[in-house]
Formats: sequence, structure tokens, C-alpha cells
Amino acid sequence: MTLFLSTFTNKLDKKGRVSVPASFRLMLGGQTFQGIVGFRSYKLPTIEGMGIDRMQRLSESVDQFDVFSEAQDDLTAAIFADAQMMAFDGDGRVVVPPLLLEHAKIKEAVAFVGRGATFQIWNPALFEQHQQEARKRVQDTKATFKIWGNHA
Amino acid sequence: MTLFLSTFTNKLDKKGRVSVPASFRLMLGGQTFQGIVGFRSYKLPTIEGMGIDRMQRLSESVDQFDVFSEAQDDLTAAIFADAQMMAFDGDGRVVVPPLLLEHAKIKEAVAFVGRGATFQIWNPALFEQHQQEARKRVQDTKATFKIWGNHA
DNA sequence: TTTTCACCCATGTTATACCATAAATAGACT
DNA sequence: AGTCTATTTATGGTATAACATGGGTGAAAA
Repeated sequence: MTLFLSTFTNKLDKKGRVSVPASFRLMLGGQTFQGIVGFRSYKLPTIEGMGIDRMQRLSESVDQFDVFSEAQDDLTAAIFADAQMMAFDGDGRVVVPPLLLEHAKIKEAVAFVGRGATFQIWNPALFEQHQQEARKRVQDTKATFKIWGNHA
Repeated sequence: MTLFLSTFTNKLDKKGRVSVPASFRLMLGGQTFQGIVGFRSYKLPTIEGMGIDRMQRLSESVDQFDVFSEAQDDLTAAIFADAQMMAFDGDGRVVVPPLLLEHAKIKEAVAFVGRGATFQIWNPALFEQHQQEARKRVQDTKATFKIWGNHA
């Protein structure tokens, strides 16, 4: 089971390292690549993060577009070409490349934000703001949805 | 089977711990994460509570929206980013993080309110009030609904 | 040679696993 | 029916281990 929950804020040290929250690491335990994969969100000033397994599924999902179509080319460029692999060190930390840090405007504090099957990496202040707006939109639109699966 | 029934009121100690009602714990017995998951209701001053299994199904259900869409982003921000995992200690207690306590205006008494597949965590006084209003609305609208499944 | 990066060890803080007590419930035996 | 006992549940406190964070060292790359 892979389920990223909650929001954790950690510090970026001088070497550009940051601890990945222990609970996130636990979720990625069984995967082939011991680390995380991140790429620049094309809608928000944040880094989309996930395990290598979900990147694999994302790759398969892109096949719903015609091969060599413009849509397929654009999507793969934005996602796979842009993606960075960040391996854990012995203590569960990763080095975040400058390209990603700049896009998310991250200076010293780093917020790991759980989003279910994936997570995001934010500048904490920017996320705080985004979070409030999102909650407000959900409230205003009275968003609801049906839950799937067997009624366990 | 997971079915949360009735209302139980317990005390919050100085460390922010509270006993989860035994009958609720029983329902969560078989789940992979031994504890509860809670997030701020975006409609009411209460904490939405459930087991990790239901969160997992919630995550799968949210995938019915396009990935990276605004609707998906808002919902996951309000639910998964906000969620807190609260593990049982050896005696079936959990610590409730300050963020959640503030939202639900909980000081010392904590009401666990069964809602079928999920439950809520209330300030007992506020719940009493909300309960009366809810019952009144049901009376006025004479709400009815159809039951699903085999007639066990 | 210089720089970068992976790996290793040290430390303070905080959370959580553990232990002890008290209250309440249920059961058994008189 | 009443009382005693055993078991479950709730509550309070303490010690230990996990985690985040900082620094250092050697190997590989530029």
C-alpha cells in the first residue's frame, strides 16, 4: 500500500540535503529504486513527487494518447524529460537539484505534502496560502464525490 | 466489517492523549495501520475520522478526476495534505495534534461520534448543539432513502 | 588538483513504547 | 439477590528509541 498523508516541514542544509519524512520513506520501502522522483509542476510553484512505481504507471497511462501525437510529445516532455531521481542516503535524506528548488522557490524550509498516491514538495509559506485557497474552493463548490470499491 | 456506532466521551490529558472507544478500536483491528486518521472537516468544526483502509479507498476514488486537474488538487489538499495519522499506544490511546484540536475547539473533553463507515471527533458541547439541529432538519424534510444490497 | 557526491558517525529533541494505578463492568459463587 | 473476583477500560507518569539535523571523510569525477 502506498498512501502519502499529512504535511511535514523539514530543513534544507547547506549541502542541499533534506530528510524525507519517515512515514513517506516507509511507503517507498518495497520499491525497486530507493528514493523519490520529482518534476516541476506545470500549474503550480511546486515539485510533484512520487515513487518510481507510480512513474511507471504514469508512463502506461500516457499511452491513452496517440503515439507521436503532439499531446503525447508535450506530456512526456513535461513529465519524464523533466523528472529528477533523488536517491536516499543512509539516513533517508535526498539532495534536491537546484532546478527544482528554483521552480518551487524553496530557500531553507521544505514542506512535504501528502496527496494520496503522490506527494508535493513546497515552500512552506506558499503552500500555507495555497492550502487555504484550496479549502475555500472545496467549501464553496460544496465538492462531493462517490467512494469506490467494496463496502468493507 | 467496519461500523462506527454511538457516541463516547473521553478526556484529553495534558499530553493531548485520549482513549479511542474500545468498540471503535475493535473495528480497526485488522487494518495495516494500527491507529486512526483524522482531518479537519471543511464544513463543520469537527475532525473527520476513519481507518487507513478507507483513506486508501478515498485515494483511489479521487483518481476518477483527471490527474493534475484543479478539482483533484483542491480535494487532495483538503483531505490528504491535511490528514494526520494517529497511532494507538499500547493502551489504545492516540495523541491529537494541536492543529486538529484548535479546529474542533476541543479543550479537555472529546466526543467520538459514530457515523457508520466513518466517525467524527467533536467538542461535546458543540456536538450536542449540532445534533439537535440535524435531527430537526431530518424531521422537517422527512428525509427517506433506499437501502442497498442483499436483504440480510 | 579541485570539486562534488556518497557514505559514515555524533547529538539533541521529541515522540512513543512501556509500566503503574484507578475505575468500571461483567461473571461466578455463595 | 448480594458479594467477591477477574477482566477490561480509562487515565497518569517515566524511560527509551526513533528521527531530524549537523558535520566529517574518502572515493570518484571533472
